[in-house]
Amino acid sequence: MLDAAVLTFARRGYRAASMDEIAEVAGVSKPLVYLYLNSKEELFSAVIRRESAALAEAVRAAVEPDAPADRQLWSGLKGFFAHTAEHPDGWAVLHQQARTQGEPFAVEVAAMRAEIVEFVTAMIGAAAQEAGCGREPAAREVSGLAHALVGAAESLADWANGRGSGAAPGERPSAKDTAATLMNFAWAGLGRLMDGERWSPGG
Amino acid sequence: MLDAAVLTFARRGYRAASMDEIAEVAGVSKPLVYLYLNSKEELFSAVIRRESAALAEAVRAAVEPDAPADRQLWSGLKGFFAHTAEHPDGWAVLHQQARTQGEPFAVEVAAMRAEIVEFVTAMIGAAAQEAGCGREPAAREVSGLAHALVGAAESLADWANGRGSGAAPGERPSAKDTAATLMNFAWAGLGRLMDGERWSPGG
Amino acid sequence: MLDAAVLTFARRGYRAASMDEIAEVAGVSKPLVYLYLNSKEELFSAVIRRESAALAEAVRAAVEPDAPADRQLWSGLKGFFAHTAEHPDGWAVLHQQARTQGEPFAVEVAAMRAEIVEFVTAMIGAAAQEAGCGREPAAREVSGLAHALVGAAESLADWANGRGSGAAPGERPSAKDTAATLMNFAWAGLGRLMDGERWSPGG
Amino acid sequence: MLDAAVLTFARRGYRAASMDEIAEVAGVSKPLVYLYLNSKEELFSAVIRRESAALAEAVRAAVEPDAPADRQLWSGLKGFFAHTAEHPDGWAVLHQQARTQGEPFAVEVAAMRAEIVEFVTAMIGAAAQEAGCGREPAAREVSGLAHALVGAAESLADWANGRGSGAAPGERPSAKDTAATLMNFAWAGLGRLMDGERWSPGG
DNA sequence: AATGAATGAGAATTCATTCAT
DNA sequence: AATGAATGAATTCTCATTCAT
Repeated sequence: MLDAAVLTFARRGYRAASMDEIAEVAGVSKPLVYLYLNSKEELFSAVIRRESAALAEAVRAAVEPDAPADRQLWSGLKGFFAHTAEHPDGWAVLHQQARTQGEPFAVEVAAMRAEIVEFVTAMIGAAAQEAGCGREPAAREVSGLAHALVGAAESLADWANGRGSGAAPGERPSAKDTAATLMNFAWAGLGRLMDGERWSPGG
Repeated sequence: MLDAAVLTFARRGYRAASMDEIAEVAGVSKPLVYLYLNSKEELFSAVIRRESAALAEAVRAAVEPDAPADRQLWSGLKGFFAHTAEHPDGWAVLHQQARTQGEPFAVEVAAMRAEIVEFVTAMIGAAAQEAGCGREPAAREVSGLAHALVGAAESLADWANGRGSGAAPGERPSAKDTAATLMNFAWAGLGRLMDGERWSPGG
Repeated sequence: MLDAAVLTFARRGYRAASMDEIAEVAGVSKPLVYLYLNSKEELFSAVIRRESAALAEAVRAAVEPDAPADRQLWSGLKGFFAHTAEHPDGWAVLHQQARTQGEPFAVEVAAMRAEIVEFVTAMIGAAAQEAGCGREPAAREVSGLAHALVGAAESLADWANGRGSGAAPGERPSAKDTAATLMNFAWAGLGRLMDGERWSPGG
Repeated sequence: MLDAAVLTFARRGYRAASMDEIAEVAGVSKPLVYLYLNSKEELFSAVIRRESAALAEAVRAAVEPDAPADRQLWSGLKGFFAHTAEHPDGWAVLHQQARTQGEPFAVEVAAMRAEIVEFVTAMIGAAAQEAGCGREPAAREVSGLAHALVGAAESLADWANGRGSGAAPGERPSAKDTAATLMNFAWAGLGRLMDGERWSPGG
């Protein structure tokens, strides 16, 4: 029943999805949906919580806990892209619907996102220590980088799912490739930043 | 009249925005809205087109055409962040509403996004040449990088507008700072990539 | 089970009372309610019949059969007010719900009411004879008086139950006081009528 | 449109009356009903206010202001019975529906009823003075009598409208007759009460 | 004798959209 | 050029009622 809701919310959007359609897709009657999940709002919340938890769990399970920081980040990203590729509707609901439907829902995704950002922040921090980099990077700077990295990952997840490119499922990059692209993009740059190199307008 | 629509769509979302409210905000009668823009769908399309064009134009105008690639990218990003910060409602409509309301609209934003991605792709390509880098990078790889960069930019635009951080307008980073953050994050890494350095799982 | 129904109908009204709530209050499952009483309509009917019968019986039992007419009326009224005060929910269902829910139910209460009106009519008639009053009062007139008296009694029953005055249970008049008020109001007037005195517009 | 609502509420009851039916009876579309009266609750309130005001006004207009108390009461009652007979649906809504649908509505009718009770109380008080009766009657006692009289009048109004008797319209007593019945019932008794006579159980 | 699970039919309410003027 | 007045078509949600067990 939640599956039907995920599918429908992903396809139509929160507002445009009607309880009628959700019930029909689920193959049950509308009152039954209301019996188990008491309102559209609660149904959406339940969907968000389930998908959030599933995504967070997938990432957590993918991470190799005792590996060096870069390796941990890499495995986490692989898990992330694998999960979003396997559950495109769930990802669409989280990333495109929940975030844009105002307070009650946005907050719920934000919590999971914060968890992931924190993990990434920790990885970057750990990497800085491992690298014994020249100076301790400012917390605020690390946080900004983590946000940029997570944003890039979210965008690539959409991209890898064919959003925007319209690529047929067969032609889409694997989770591994997508993760590699992002690691290459981000890690090397982070390394340089750690070394104290900065880009400046002057060229 | 389009201004009123932008405001309302941004505040309420496409579905929740009623033609009544749009007309009221515009200070005209509802039939007048229908006279000029024939339906809610067309009105939304018109809004998307206008905001898309404005954003694309802002970026185009900001780019210093004859500068080196990094400088061009930097100026483009500054333009992008400046525009999204100055027109948060327009940006919200493009990034949060249009993309999430299904086929007809998503396609329209995708076009503008493609234009920007193409520009970024060109910049990366040009940088590769300028740097006289070891080997010509694969088109597919460059495209992936461009997408990651654009995704990071979009995410940072929301971030800089207070989305998710809830920062008061006064405390938000300037367009310049945001662009610098992203350039630092991205450019250094790109540079390394150009030099043929790759991150690989082995560590 | 009927008790639960009485309670719920009194609290919520016929339409607003749900079979769910009735079953819950009764502490049984909904299908069981349907097993014994086949529909909401029949359940309500059963409630009306039971409460009607109880009220009629209470009045009947209270009347002192061989006393003079005024004494019989007085004892009947005491019984009436005592019963309505002791069973406010039953009275509310009869007087406020059943009468206002259209044909099938209104008829059922009307039957019991008719019985009471008839008793009152008989009392007035008997009183006329006892008093050996000047002229035999017209049946129609007596009937009108009986209706007025019963109407006043009903109104006072609500009043004595706190309806309209909002008086706390402790401060409410006893059945005896209420009956006395009504007897004083009515009997004296009836007496005069018996004596052939009439009020006339002329003054 | 309010007329249609009065008709439908009287026929079906507040809960059972559907906005669909009201709109159909009114010969307009449902949204139009919502345009003018924003919800079922407000519609019902509007109906109650209109009917309350009409009834109160009818009574007020009928009273002969400078006549002696009994005559004022008599003319008021005639006005009351005439109005309830001419507007049986309005009366049904006030007396049977509004009073039984809980707080928001019951309060609105109660206000009008209080106004009438006050008028009656004043008349009884005035009559007591005019009659120069032995002792000043207690305010509380007068109030009780007024309530009984108003209750009787309400009951007779239903009765005269065929409620309970099922009398065909042609056979129903005129407003004048009904008022006379009540005056005879009440006034004579009041007179005796004023004279200090009391009924007592002893006989 | 009793119920957990399920639904058909309708309820109030809203909204994009159109005339007649 | 502009609008007040009106509506068809949904949408969310509830409830009396029934099976299968």
